[in-house]
Amino acid sequence: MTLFSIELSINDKLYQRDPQRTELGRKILKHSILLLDELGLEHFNFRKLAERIGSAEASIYRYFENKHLLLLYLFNWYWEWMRFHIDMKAMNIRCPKEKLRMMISCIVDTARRNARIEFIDEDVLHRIVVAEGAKAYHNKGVDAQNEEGLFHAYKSLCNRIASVILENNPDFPYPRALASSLLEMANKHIYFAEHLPLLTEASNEGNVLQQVERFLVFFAWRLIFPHEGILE
Amino acid sequence: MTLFSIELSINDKLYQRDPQRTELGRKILKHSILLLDELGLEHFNFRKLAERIGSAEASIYRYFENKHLLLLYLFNWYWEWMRFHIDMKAMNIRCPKEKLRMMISCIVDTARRNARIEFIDEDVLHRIVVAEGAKAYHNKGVDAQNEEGLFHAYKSLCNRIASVILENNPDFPYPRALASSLLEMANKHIYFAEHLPLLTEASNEGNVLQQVERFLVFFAWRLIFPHEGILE
DNA sequence: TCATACGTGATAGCAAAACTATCATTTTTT
DNA sequence: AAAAAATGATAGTTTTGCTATCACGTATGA
Repeated sequence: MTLFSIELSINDKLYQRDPQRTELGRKILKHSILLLDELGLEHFNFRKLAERIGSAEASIYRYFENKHLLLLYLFNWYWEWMRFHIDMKAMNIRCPKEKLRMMISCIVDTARRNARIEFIDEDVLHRIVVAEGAKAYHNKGVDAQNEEGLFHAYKSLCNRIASVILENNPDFPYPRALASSLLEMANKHIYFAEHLPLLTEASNEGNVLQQVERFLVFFAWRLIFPHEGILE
Repeated sequence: MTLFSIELSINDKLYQRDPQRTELGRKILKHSILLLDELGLEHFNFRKLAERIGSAEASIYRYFENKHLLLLYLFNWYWEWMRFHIDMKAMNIRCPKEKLRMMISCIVDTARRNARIEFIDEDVLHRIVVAEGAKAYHNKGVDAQNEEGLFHAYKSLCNRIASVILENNPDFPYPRALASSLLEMANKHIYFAEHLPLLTEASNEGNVLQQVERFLVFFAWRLIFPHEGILE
């Protein structure tokens, strides 16, 4: 078992000082994930984080302007990581249908199957994306942030998925909308299964991720291949 | 043109004092909607609201425990309003397919076609639901709030939609998941069209609502009637 | 009609959150 | 070894979220 480290390239407008390059920076990433998971975004703050890692509030502000940008940094990391993954796997797959199925599997849970990065706990990050993901862009600053390219990774991921949809059916009229919907629905239904189970058929008993994956494949297949039966 | 007033019944755990019953209460509802739309949830607070309506911060706390519960109150109002609507219209429709189409039209924009309530600006409320809707349940308090029935209106709306889906195709395996997805996607894509247009085909030029509606009908039809062509 | 309760507005205040500034010390770079 | 950069410690500011108190007016109902 070899540890290897990857440095994903993240838009440098997200941080003041690159957190991947220093000890303290990596500590901030690692423990912000754990603490966000524990407290939720609204109760999480830099004071508590500083205390947790035995540093000072001001030191954390030297890395991130505020907690929203830190959150956005983590999401960007997640999106880049998913894309990296999808691209890796796509290299060994020729069949477009199989490629699409693989992508859906990655969308539902990139974390599930993979290499560990020393300072990022992927499982926990996945929980945060599921729980708080929508807050990335639901605020008054979206347009300015989008302008600065802070959603580039997400859009580019979405685009990748859309192009595989078109590979499968060049006449499909809503490839980007379907791609973003798959990304969003995956998280919604994982969240619903746990907290508002009446809103989905994926049940909390049994393997939620597997059920959500099955359900997304069903959706995607019916939409993209309208004249075929569902093949499981 | 007659004004008429409707009092929707809202779960009484949402408020301390019923805002629909007093002058000040209705002012709070009216101006919280306007101010939320202006500032967004994170910059909105009771101090600013009190100032806006020429009242005192403490007076507003007598109606709502905090801004999150006020937001939930408004969402509940919206959900009840949409259901009221759907039920009204459904009475005159026998054909299940037509009923489904009507529902999608209501989902995309209940506000568009309707009666005005004196103290609720429905258009603006719709914008708030689109922009902040996901925050209703994305927080650490969901489970407790759900326990208290604060999402009953949403679940019940979802259920109504699911039952019409089943009327159209009794074998459809994911009626509730599709229903919640339609509700969520409607808002997502309206929001995307305005702020992150690469994530959807609905374009900001032209009538966004109409495009989103078309797109949801396309989705729903392909999923529910897999062996038919799309009839527009 | 008088007493009482109630809703409101005004003011005050507190604890926490969201930053910013300063400076001495340590670490890294050259 | 000197210069530059990063950290930790402390302190301070403004805003938010929320509670307490009190005086005033109005509706209630005995």
